[in-house]
Amino acid sequence: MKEEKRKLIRNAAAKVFAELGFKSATTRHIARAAGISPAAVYYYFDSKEDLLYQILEETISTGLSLIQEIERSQKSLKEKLSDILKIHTQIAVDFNKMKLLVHNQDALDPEHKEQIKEKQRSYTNSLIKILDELKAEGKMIDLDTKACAFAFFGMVSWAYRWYDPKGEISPARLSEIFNRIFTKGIYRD
Amino acid sequence: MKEEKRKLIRNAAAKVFAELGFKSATTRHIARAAGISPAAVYYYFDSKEDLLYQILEETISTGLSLIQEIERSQKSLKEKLSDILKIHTQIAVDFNKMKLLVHNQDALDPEHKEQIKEKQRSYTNSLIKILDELKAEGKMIDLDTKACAFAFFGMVSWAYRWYDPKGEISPARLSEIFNRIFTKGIYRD
Amino acid sequence: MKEEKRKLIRNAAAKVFAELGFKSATTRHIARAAGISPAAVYYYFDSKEDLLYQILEETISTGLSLIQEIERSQKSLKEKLSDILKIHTQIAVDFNKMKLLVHNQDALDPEHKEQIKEKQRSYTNSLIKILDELKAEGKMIDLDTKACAFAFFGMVSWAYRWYDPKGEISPARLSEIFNRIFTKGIYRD
Amino acid sequence: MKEEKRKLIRNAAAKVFAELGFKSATTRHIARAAGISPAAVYYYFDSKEDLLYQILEETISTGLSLIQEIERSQKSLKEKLSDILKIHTQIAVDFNKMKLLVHNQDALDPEHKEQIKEKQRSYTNSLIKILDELKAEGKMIDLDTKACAFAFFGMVSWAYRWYDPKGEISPARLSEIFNRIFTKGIYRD
DNA sequence: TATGAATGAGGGTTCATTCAT
DNA sequence: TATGAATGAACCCTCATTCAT
Repeated sequence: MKEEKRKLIRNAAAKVFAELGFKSATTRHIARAAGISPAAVYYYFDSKEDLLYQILEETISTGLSLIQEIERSQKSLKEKLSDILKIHTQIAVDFNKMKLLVHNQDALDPEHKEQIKEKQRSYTNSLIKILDELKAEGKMIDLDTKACAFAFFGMVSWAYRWYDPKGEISPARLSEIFNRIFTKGIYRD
Repeated sequence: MKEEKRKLIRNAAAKVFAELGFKSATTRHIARAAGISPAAVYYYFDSKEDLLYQILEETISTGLSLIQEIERSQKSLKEKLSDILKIHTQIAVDFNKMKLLVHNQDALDPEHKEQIKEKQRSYTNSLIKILDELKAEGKMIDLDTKACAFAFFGMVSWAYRWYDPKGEISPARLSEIFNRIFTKGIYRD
Repeated sequence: MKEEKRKLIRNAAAKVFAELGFKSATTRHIARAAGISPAAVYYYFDSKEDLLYQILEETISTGLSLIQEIERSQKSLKEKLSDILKIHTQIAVDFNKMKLLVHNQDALDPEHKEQIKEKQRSYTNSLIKILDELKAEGKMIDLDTKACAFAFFGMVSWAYRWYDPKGEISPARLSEIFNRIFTKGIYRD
Repeated sequence: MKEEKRKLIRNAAAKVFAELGFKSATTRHIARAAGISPAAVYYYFDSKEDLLYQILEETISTGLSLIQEIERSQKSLKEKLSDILKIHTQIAVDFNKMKLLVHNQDALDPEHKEQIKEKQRSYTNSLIKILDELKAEGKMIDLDTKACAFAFFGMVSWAYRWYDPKGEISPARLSEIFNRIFTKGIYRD
């Protein structure tokens, strides 16, 4: 009941925040998008910031779970890498959420910001760790693994600025392209 | 005289915008950073938006000139590509400007926004064109060139989010890493 | 049943009003103090103002009864005066109620306010009348009786601002002090 | 210039606060009373609370100076007492300020509140000290001096609730009455 | 008898912008 | 060339109150 309504409002707000930016999005915008009165927003959330935090928290936590599942799997390193690249591309193609995460993190309260950043660190570290292991096994050329990981994240995270999911390139194909460039770019041979 | 002062204010504003975001940066912030009164800003600029526009316009135009110079040169394709990758990394490492361009473009008036986007299109098209030619010459594997170009731009543009110029990786080395991953990633062989 | 619950809510509200002031005390505060939901308040009372009115009305009516009982008694003038002084001090030492009466009367609707004021006038007139009679009998020095009465009320009503019932001075002693100063202050001899 | 305007606003606000109470008085009320826009209030003061603080601070500081001047004088104890009683009555007859001090102190920020209270403590201690000395010299009957002092302050501070300066009793006469009751009430003989 | 859900009205405050000087 | 003074418009948020259940 209440949680459903909360979800509805979070989704409406996510759209509005993504479109207008956290600062420019007013509680009236959000309320209208959710089909409720501005005051009602405060029945479900403590503040505009709280709303943003919950959206971001949900996004990053969901992503993190997916990544950790891969980490825990029994697959080979190369397969794990491939899975991570695929999953991250899938996640990053949810443009609203991605834009929010990229553009509006600074609007959070310090503690909330730190919490989100901490989870993001876990997330990015997962890829770095895989690369470290690949390097240790001699399967990767000699490049800084952190830089490589972020090269990949940048490549993919940037998609919200130019990629049209309804255009010539299908999401699956996009994922393949990134995967290809990156793995060919760092694997030995 | 006046133009010098304008430049001073633009620089101060660029810093403030990058740090706080366009919306959250107040004219007071800008004025204090520039050592003048808020009212004085309006002697040199029409509005806060005008200030942002001029900063963005200058940034993108400078970058565009550099890229076009490379395009016009007599070097080989592979050399041109290498130059573009190098130049773009250099530009993207000016984090303030980069952050501005990435985060605050939406705050522009529609026409201004379109102007900036047009120049950005020219900018990105330069790389796409080079890739098209490389592909035509059979030097590049069969991937969508637009996607590849943006993969590179993303890789580099993302650096402002994680890279510390004073850390272990020197800017030159960073440029090399990106260059390496990307070219190894797309070149045939 | 209903009247008991009403009383419970009135008491809870009286505490909250006294502590926070009528305007700053929210229906949430009151509801929490009474252990019910804010909406339930409206089952028992018409409005927040109605609640305040009923509290004030009860307080002043109770006080008035006590005073009128003294007036109707067969005691001597001096004894009546002494009784009134004692009773009023006793009443005024209920700080919550006193604070409410002093600070929040202006929050009442005009008619309610007038009703309360009318009863307060009756209350204060009781003392003035006694003083008039004492003066007529030549037992009091020549001072305006209204001013004297209010001098006494002020003396006592002010106690909520400084007096600590758990401190060195017992309530009985406090009453004695006020009584002493006042009677010595106005009696002839 | 600016300080004059500030004073003008303080005075307007004092009236509004006294009439409506701090909480109910809106910045729009204050602005209208001062003949400026609501936003202009914030050009001269940090907040509504700041405005209240400055008013209260000015009031109490002025009063304190007057009292301390008396304390430092070379007059006899009885004369000093008489002067203090007179001065305090004069101050307390400025009803707006008095009402503010009595009703709205709790609206202050904790630190501001403490500052005001501290000055009030100094103020009231002046009278207590005089009474202590009178008692030591055997000129006063055996009553707690603190209680006596507050009896007097109450007597006088209460005037704003009933006294009409344009009525039958002149301010000078009122001062005399209070003085008479109190001194006759506590002096030996 | 009681409340969860909802809101209209308003309140304090901020800020880009203006303008007389 | 520069600014102190001023403001209209808007924003986030609160709260007494309502009403269906």
